[in-house]
Amino acid sequence: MMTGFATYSATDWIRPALENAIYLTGPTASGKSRLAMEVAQRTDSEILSVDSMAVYRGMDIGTAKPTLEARETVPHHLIDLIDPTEEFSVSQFVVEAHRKAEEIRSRGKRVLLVGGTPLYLKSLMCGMFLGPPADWEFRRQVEEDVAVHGMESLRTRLIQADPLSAHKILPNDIRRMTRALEVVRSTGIPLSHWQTQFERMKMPANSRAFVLCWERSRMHERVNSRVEWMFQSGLLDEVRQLITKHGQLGRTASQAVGYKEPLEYLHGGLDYSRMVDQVKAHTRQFVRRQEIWFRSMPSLQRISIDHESEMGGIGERIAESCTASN
RNA sequence: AGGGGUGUAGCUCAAUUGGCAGAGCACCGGUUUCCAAAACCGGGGGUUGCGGGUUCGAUUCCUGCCGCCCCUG
Repeated sequence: MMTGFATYSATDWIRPALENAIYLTGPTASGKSRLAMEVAQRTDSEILSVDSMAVYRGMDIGTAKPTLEARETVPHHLIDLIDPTEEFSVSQFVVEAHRKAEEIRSRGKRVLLVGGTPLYLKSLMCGMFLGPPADWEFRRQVEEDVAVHGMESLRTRLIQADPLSAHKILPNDIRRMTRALEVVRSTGIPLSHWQTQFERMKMPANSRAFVLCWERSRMHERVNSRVEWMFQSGLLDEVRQLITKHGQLGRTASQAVGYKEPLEYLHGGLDYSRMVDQVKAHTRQFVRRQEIWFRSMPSLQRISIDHESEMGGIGERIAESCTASN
């Protein structure tokens, strides 16, 4: 058949779980970053950021990046990797994370993963199928095709190419259907054949994983006041500067909460208070989805918090349980 | 104080000549393996301001009270 496919192998595409690490996650505004500083210092670790938006340079306030001071005290990695005009993806992240983890270990330090992008986190904890890179031209064609012939034709196409994926993916989920087609098309092997990592969720070897849990209503309060704070700290100016410097932001960066709304406001599509409300609502919704992910990941050890004042004790406990286990 | 208007889901508002009270947003649950802060799927919500009256039946009509808005003094 098509011999070109032989050049691809599972080892190129499948990344195993990232082992020998401390994972610390929690929803947006749960206090991860601050806690991470303490844990890092107590465990002699360097921090690997697990954040899909902190990779963009110049997007500082809206992503609540760690302060320069914090970054001088403890090395942080996978922050400010690229310009907001560039594309980024899970697979790039996973590849980079493994590389950085090696570097950190070669310095005799431990790896502390900190961040709230659940897909990235899970991809590290479970390992993932990278597969062939995005083919944007192909995706555009599929989109056009759907606009003309409708979702049904896409679905029919997928049922023929990869019936298992067609069964698994929800009928209107054009993105995943497109991706599934993209993979069979360029590899000759259905995506459903490759993707097996997420099913056997277990703790990576020699690792600990923690998730910060607040009551939902407290999270809403924390989010609302964080968003207020971001605008007071000059978020709008930051967005203006990004526009001045880059013109238009890239596909991924421009959809970040705290950026897409100000962009719309600056283009005159929203009034100010409505924009602020939307940033708050979108952040709250993100928090909800993060928590849904965390619930589905049983290897995360839940740490319930009721008051900010408990943070110190929690950092100490996490650090202790990490040094004890090694 | 007098005149007019208004009160329905957390919010903004619908509801035919009186006939099972809806929509958007918010909120909640879920899916998630190269856009993931994205995308997709699903869900629950109401003593219709309060009390009386008419009616088989009242968010709708009548009436008293309360709250808010506008106008006039």
